[in-house]
Amino acid sequence: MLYSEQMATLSRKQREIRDREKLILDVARRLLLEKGYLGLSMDRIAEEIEYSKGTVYQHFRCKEDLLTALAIQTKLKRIELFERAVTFDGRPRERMTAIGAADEIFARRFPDYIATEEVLYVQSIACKASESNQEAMQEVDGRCVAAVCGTIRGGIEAGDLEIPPPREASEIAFGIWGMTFGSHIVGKTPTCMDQLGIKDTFTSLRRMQQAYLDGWNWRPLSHEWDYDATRDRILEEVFADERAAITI
Amino acid sequence: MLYSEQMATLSRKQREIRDREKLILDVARRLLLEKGYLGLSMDRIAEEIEYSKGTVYQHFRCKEDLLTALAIQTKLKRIELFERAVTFDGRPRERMTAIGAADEIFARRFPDYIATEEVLYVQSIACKASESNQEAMQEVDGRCVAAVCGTIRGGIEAGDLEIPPPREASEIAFGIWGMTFGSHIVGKTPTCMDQLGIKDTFTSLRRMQQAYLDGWNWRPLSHEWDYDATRDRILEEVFADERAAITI
DNA sequence: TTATTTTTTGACGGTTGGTCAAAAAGTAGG
DNA sequence: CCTACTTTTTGACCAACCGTCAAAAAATAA
Repeated sequence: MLYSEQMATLSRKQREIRDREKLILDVARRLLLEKGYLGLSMDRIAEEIEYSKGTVYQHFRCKEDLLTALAIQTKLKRIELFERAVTFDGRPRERMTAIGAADEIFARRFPDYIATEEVLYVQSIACKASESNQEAMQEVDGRCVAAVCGTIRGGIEAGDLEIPPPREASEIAFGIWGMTFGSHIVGKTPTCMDQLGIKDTFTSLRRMQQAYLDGWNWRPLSHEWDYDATRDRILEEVFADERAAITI
Repeated sequence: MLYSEQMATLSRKQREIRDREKLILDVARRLLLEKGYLGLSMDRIAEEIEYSKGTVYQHFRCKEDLLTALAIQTKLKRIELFERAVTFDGRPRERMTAIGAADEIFARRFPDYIATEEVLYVQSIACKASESNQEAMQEVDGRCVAAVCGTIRGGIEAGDLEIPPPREASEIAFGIWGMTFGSHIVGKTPTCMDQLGIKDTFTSLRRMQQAYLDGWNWRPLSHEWDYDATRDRILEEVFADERAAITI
């Protein structure tokens, strides 16, 4: 047998394995979205992909590892949108608005994000994952943070924003991040929303993000600039293909 | 047997049951904090309280019901602090700061709050609880929201804050709530904090809350007023007994 | 002491996550 | 085509879990 043929055989097998891994993740994501964390079982996954349980465990060392892989997969989508957002041609605070739009598109397009991501935040699940997945998780988190912090530093360098020490760019990022993350969770809780009487979570979130940046005196302030128009431009220039996801 | 004696007997029994319920909740809370959601099992609770599992199930119809009861118990503590906070004698925004201080005391004194509360937010757990517990949950949530919204409306009435329609007081509350809740969760995730380089979550949260309220132009703005001094006064006048919890 | 009601029990059924010896499939050489 | 070897796949198996419920134990009443 020729070397090239051997390679072809090997890579076909590898391709099979890779395809199966994707299949497992797809099925797992669907089950997680449909039946929640408790409804997601390794047995059911095995059944649905028509392989035995042992084979599933050859791909992921435990359930938490699988969930982490799921979260990484999703987060890569988020990063893709974020990194597109920061290419927007405009003032730093407009780019910040673009990141906000990216997050909104992301949250609307991938409602399962909440399901995968929040489980990972909440319980000590991530720490059970394989080392490689833990590192991958850290890496994608880092790229996310970098996009946000980079934009904030851009604002400082442009002279649009001052942060008196000991405050730092990361502190503003922490605020935006917590606020956004928290809103997505609280916004999915009917009890709270009933109590508050909020109808459109996303619109509220957008306003509170602007208020927050105004609070840090990041210019131009929201009353000095038409950020709704900026948003339209963002959707047109950067996220034209995703526009359908965001308009209700 | 006299009626009064019968009553005494009944009430002793009832007292026993009530005490046992408290014992179950105490053990459950400890287990949840020590071993996480996955480490909390009904068998282990039964073992620790030295009753059989059936008896535990006589108090709580299922695990989720128990978790909900736990969350309610904790939330009552939160409300107690919140309702004390709003008695602070000062301007509305100072009272808002008092609520922030109450939340900080709460988060520091009851780290298990995150464990109980977040599990309830995340999964569809609350809906499995008994009707009475669901109602109780709604009620305590309502009181929490009322304290915050009431203070915001106080600010509006005092002329310190304007909210142009269609914005409402509840929208500001949603922001503060999401921001605070999100920060507590993200702040407990080492990965994120490493990436961001935040050391003191609580201090950062305090600053971001002030920035947020500044963003809504709630007067006096943080640069017009010494809210650190206000905080000292709050800790002295309202939370003297809890002061130890908040000073590191 | 006996009859009746209430409370407590733990064995049991069904379902998880995870393991591992054995079976099946694939590969190589003659 | 057959045989020896390697890799992959399998599903019976284990321990742990939630929740049930007939039967045992305790409390109460007569």
